[in-house]
Amino acid sequence: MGRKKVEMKRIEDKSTRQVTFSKRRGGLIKKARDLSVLCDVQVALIVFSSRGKPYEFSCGNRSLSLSLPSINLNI
Amino acid sequence: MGRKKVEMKRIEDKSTRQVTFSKRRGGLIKKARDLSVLCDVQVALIVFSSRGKPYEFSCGNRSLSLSLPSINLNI
DNA sequence: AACTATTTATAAGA
DNA sequence: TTCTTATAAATAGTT
Repeated sequence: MGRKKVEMKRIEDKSTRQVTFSKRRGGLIKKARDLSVLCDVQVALIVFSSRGKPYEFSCGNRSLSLSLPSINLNI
Repeated sequence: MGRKKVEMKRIEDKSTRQVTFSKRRGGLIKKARDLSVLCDVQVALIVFSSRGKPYEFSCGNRSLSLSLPSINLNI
């Protein structure tokens, strides 16, 4: 969805990749929340940056715990 | 995105909610994969059905483990 | 960070 | 329930 159709492969240009990461990460989180609200279901989403750190998180309304090598989340 | 703008609240009609759940779940998973591929990052996504069962899962390309009350995934 | 031309997702309908 | 289509929403490239 944009000026051009984008090929589904790694974006090589670092700057472009960073901008796209930021835009799409936000869009993905919004959609996860929308699904959770509209359909009354629980959604867990974690996006890691290229350095492997947990970057974002989103969920629904039930209790859930996630364990990862470097983090531990209780929501 | 559709014939009408949708309000961001629980869809009360069960049938409509089920159809929306199915459509949006697929769309969300596609977008998670797109983000993972385009930006070369890891994404973990779990959608639970209204009965609390883990319904879908998607990830990137690094090792990750998720522990939940009823399931244990290693990818 | 904002804009806007386009692509993509999807709400209704068939 | 699977396919179609009008329209809302996301976003790629631009400013």
